[in-house]
Amino acid sequence: MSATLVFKALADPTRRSIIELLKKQDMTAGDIAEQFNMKKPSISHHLSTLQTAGLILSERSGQHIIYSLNTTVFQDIMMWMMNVSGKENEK
Amino acid sequence: MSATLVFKALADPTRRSIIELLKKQDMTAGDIAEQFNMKKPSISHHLSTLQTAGLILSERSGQHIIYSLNTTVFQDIMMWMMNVSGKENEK
DNA sequence: TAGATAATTAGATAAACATCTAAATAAAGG
DNA sequence: CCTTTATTTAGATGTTTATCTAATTATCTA
Repeated sequence: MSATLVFKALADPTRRSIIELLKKQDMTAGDIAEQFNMKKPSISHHLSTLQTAGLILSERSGQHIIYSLNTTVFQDIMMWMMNVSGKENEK
Repeated sequence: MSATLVFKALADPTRRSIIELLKKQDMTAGDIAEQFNMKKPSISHHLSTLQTAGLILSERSGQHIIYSLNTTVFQDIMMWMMNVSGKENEK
């Protein structure tokens, strides 16, 4: 898990929207692309970025590729955040 | 709070290291810069990025500027993460 | 196997980013 | 005030990123 890749992936609003869609249900690349005002190759690139960061998973089903959330990476990042935002720096 | 600005700020390893330093104690810009193999203006720019994202605060004290963590923004981001990585998408 | 559909890869371009050096601003102290 | 110290701002440069169109790959079906 690379924190840099994860945060870079989350730094784009389109990619965060994709994550929010996938929270509700698994979706094909085409169905995801339909939700955005953007060409399919751009969405494909965003999906690739999310997958490289480990935030989503893909599985081919015939002609389609179905994407789904991988929540375990979120857990890791939350750990880091809880650690740095913890209250153990009392004066 | 802009999630985009926060995630962009966290996407750089130097900036995350700065956050980890500030978790331990408040520090001046110069003291922070000393910890890195990078020129002061670059660190100053990173501090500015972190501050714009709301992740750190600064206060002048004489010639020095003292930086400190602002943990409230981390809470907000963790909320978003808990939400998208939650388990309410049962089949 | 030819045509249609789904998706990715390649290549181009403009915008954003990280870093540096040099210059500017702010405060302290003789 | 003038010099030194701390820090930021400006300007330049190379790298990465987001997006597009065009081309390619993979699969299904008639």
